[in-house]
Amino acid sequence: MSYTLHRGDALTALAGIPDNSVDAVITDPPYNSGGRTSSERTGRSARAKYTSGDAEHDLANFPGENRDQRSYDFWLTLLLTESYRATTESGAALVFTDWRQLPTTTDALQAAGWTWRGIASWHKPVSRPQKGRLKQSCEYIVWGTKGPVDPDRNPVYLPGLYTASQPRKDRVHITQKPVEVMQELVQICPPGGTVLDPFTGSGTTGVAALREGRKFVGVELSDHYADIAEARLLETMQQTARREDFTLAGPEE
Amino acid sequence: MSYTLHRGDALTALAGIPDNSVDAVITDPPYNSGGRTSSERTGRSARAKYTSGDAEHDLANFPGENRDQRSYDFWLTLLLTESYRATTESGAALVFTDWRQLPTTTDALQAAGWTWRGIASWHKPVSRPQKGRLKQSCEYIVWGTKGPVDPDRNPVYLPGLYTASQPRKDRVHITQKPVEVMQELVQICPPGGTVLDPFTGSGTTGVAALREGRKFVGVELSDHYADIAEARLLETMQQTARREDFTLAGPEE
DNA sequence: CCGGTTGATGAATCCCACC
DNA sequence: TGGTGGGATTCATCAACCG
Repeated sequence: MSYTLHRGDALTALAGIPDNSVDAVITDPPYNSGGRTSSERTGRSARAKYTSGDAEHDLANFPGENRDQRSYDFWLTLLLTESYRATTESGAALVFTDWRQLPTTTDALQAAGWTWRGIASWHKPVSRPQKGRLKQSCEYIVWGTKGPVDPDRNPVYLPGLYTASQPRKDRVHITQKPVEVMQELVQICPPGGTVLDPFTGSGTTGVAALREGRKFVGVELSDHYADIAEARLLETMQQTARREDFTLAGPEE
Repeated sequence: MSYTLHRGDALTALAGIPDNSVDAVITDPPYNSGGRTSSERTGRSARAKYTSGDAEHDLANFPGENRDQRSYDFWLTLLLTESYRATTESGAALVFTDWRQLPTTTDALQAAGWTWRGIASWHKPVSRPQKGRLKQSCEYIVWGTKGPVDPDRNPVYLPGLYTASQPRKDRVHITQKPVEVMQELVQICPPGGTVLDPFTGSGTTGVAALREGRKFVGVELSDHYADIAEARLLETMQQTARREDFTLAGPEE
């Protein structure tokens, strides 16, 4: 399997991706959430918004968290429109979101032309309890398809709830997803097909895609994270290549 | 603990409920979902939509599923506005919804004046897998408060994910919720407070409220279900009364 | 290798002091 | 007055550490 990693802005890079060239878009855009006032949301850095006061880890900040609500809607719609163009018929889009942006995300997905098919949940067992409230222990995966679902193209049965903790050690991104969850989600792409992630971050989607025998196309704006993603993708490709050689040659007995 | 059950239309009955007289609104409105076209939604009965073709059970149909989308938005907003009026400061609203109506429900909740606080998930482990798709195994609970949360009024820590199967035997309503889930959710109402459910159905919310030491006010349009709810509520009240007597008197030794 | 203990943490949230 | 930043709060979960 192979990967391509574009460095730069997601919209710009997407424009260069040919029509009907990917089979699934699986991505985790900046949520642009957190903070009650507009200035709190747009002025503070992602790290300031999302890491608790006593956290000792020193993960880098990430860009793209400074839009106001209207502009976020518009931008996400543009992004999903470009992704739609790049996707094959019956291809799927899986977009992570938190509770605040869930309605915006379903709007943007549909405005971009996708047929909204449902919501899956990622349940995080380690989340902060709050007095007098319901805990906010899930993030959500809004998903849709380009046109009809073709059940025979990719006859998989995927769960609607994924339970997994955020990686703790070896974590390199504030909002890093567990690779085991992503390995399940990439199954929505047919084997040998191509997965696109316009917000690659530390590259977990790509690692999962390569491990599961899918090709990967990513885009990352931040040089810091693009370097990390590149290293993780390269390592995964070498590992899977070794495993394939081993399988083809068979173990020595 | 005590209950009141109004028979009739939810909006009409709500108008008769005094201002600031309930501490939490917990309800499961008709989702008006299922069916891709307006005619599919409005033409078929709830029973045809929500039960599989070969289901043997004979659950009665329920009304309130024949609105188009705009009218559903408007109606749900009216309903939540009346509920808001009836609720005390810092009181909470918990509204069940499926994925299709989730954005509508968050819109209506906020339009009615509530402060949207989050989404909790009810996970149904037994749900139908579908080829080429992510399983739709959750329903959602959109929740908010009237004004600020007062953590000291009701110092509970509630989970954000509830896992339970729909009742199978003893099921009397098509969309009946598991009573153990409802018993957790009614904790959002302070002990001794009043829970309002404008769509009582078979009365599960009320049963849970009484069991957990909260008073209950319900509304149900269908006579068939109002009878069932009345019977279940009465039985629960007698059970809890016996338990209280027993506790007060102490067991004979 | 197993079992019990310790300690850190969370795409939070809110209040309050300060500018 | 309005925006900004700092800090207190909270506990189920899980990695790390021991014995």
